[in-house]
Amino acid sequence: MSVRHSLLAILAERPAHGYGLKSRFERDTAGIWPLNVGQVYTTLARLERDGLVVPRDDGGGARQEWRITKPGRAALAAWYDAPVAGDPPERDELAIKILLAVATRSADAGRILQNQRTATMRRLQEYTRHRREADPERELPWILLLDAFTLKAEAEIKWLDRCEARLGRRSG
Amino acid sequence: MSVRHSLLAILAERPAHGYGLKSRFERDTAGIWPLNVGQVYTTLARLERDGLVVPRDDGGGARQEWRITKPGRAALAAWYDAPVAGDPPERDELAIKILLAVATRSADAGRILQNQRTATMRRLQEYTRHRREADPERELPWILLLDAFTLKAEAEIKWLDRCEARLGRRSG
DNA sequence: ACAGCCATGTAACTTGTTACATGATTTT
DNA sequence: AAAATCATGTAACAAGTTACATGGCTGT
Repeated sequence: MSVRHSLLAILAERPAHGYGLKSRFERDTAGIWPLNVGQVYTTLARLERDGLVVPRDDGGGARQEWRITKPGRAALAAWYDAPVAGDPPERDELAIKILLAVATRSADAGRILQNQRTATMRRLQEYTRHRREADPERELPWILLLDAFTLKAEAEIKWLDRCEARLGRRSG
Repeated sequence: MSVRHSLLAILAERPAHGYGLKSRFERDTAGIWPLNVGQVYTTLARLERDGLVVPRDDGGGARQEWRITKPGRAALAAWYDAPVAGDPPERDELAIKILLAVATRSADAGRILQNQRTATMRRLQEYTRHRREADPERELPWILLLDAFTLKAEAEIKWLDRCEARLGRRSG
């Protein structure tokens, strides 16, 4: 539900038209998550259906401006207030993969762990390189994202190591 | 796409019927991700449509058994082979929330960071408690999941701290 | 008898996503 | 004049999810 609420957040600052929402979202998230324009329009239609935004017809011009409504602001506030994730934690594809490989013996868990570690360490290096090249003054969003990705990747590698230890202990 | 591939993984071990797939998935993932039975049947229909599984009619009985096909095994192998995530990293709702709060000034970022930290630390304590109560011999999947959740939560808290530092430095 | 689990399936729906058609405006 | 970007929208679909209808089988 990130896209919905992201559009609301941008519209909370000031009214905008569809394409502007796309560019604004991408700018604010340092361009890391490209947002298909088509999706902006479908999402806006759904937000309008739910009464969270309204179009402002400017004499039938092609550019349609959208405003957030009171219920829209309430929905946005609720989103900001509610902590992310929790109970049950969202599905973790990597965990599912490993657990099923072990449980069903339909793949070699050790090999999956190794592949994943290689890929994740490579990503980690890229993040480090990007951070070196980033300007802390003007690219704060980008740096915050790199922080997030790096910490996640590090946690993932720790988990892969721990899996190997626990699984090895079992079979060895 | 975790559900699709999970069903394939289970069917790769031996044929099964819909309800059995549900129970098996939940058992193998320590019951943490409840799987609605209805979803198993809709997913099986889609897998059949794509030629990855075939039903085995046992003389018209109610219990329908499903087998994995050659292409099904290939799809499963491809899933196991491909490392998870990467490029671009999947959307991170927490990161989006913080970044948009900062960029659009539609919410107090400091408050969000604090809320989130409180919630995540609470979860962390629960994980620790669960791990104390878990039996390493018989509950390996559960323990691996707790490891994953714990490491993720710790990474999240580190990120929240780092955000506060970087944002504070800017405005202070 | 009846509660609870085993079992199958359909309908309706959500969010996210892409591909396509169409044209205006701006920059080179 | 051509290319790039701005701009709007529709159609179709994927994957996930829930609610509902239906019934058999098992243990108390």
